Amino acid sequence: MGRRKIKIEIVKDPNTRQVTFSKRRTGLFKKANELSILCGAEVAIVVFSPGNKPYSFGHPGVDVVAAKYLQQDPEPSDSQGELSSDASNIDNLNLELAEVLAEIREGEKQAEIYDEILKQNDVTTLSELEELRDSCKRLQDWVKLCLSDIEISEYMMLLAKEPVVGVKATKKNRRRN
Amino acid sequence: MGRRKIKIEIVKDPNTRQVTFSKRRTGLFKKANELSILCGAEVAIVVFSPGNKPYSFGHPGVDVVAAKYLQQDPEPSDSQGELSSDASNIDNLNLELAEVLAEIREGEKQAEIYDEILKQNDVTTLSELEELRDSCKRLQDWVKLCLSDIEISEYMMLLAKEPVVGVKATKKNRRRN
DNA sequence: AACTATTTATAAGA
DNA sequence: TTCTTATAAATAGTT
Repeated sequence: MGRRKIKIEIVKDPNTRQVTFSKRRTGLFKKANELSILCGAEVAIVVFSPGNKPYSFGHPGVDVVAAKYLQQDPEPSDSQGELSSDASNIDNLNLELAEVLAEIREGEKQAEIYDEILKQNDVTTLSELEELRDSCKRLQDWVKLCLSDIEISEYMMLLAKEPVVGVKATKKNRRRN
Repeated sequence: MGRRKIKIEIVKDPNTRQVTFSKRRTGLFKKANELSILCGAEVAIVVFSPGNKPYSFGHPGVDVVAAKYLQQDPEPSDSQGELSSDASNIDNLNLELAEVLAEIREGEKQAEIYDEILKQNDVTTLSELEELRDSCKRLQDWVKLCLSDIEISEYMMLLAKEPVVGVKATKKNRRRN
């Protein structure tokens, strides 16, 4: 998809590789977002860049989907790749991971209980509220996607410090003032 | 990318939706595979179909990447958030609603900020974004209305204590006491 | 499951 | 680095 066709193999030049990674990660997340909306599917993606920086996308949330996944048959069918190298350390890691995710799943159960309680209080507004929450989430997902090339972390810090006012320090040098 | 352009919204016809899911899931995994090869990146994807079937892709493996992800700082940079889901009484109910409200306000902030940025650059998508911002505002208003009969003062106090920005603060310490 | 007409992603280039 | 553009790739509707 570009000026030339490329072979799918490691991009040798580190600089080009980084650029390729950024572009394609953005594309991947965008596709994931579309899939989740179009089909109402739950999606979670975790990526580590060449420089080993973590990026993630998830709807309704990475850990939610991950927990649900591990919750099922621990022997899923069509997983790709999976190099089984030195497993001793990895095994421990996975054990720990499973425990954490189990906890998360507990949280989900409680959420269901909570929903039950809410239902007894006010049936009318519940669905609307859920709808609203979902809409808001979608909006946020979308905005985040749009902002993905703006160094989200920096941006969040900005927000945390300055209530909306300190916007200017983003990527496009908004000259003007 | 097809005979016609489609809006990114839930595909109503279940049959079509399933077809779309299959095609796009395949595409997504293909992209993920290329990313991992081209850039030597580690990637993990988990997807649940409309029919709730799990699919996964991972290089070098879903659980390997997931474990590595969870191992890091439990506050990763650009993860798409999730709402707290820890509640069993009215107090927690109020907390949860406060968070929803806060998230909405957050989303609105982000929309405005992005709007600012967009106005200086891309006119094409501007109307789209304004549409989103408006809907977000409407959502916010609506929530306020709905909440008015549920002890608004409590929210205000809660919101006043929590600077709105630290919305997801509660997510991490769920359970475990 | 194939087939295209089109839209979308993106590799190079500026 | 950010923006543009020629081209490859994905896919929506069809058969």
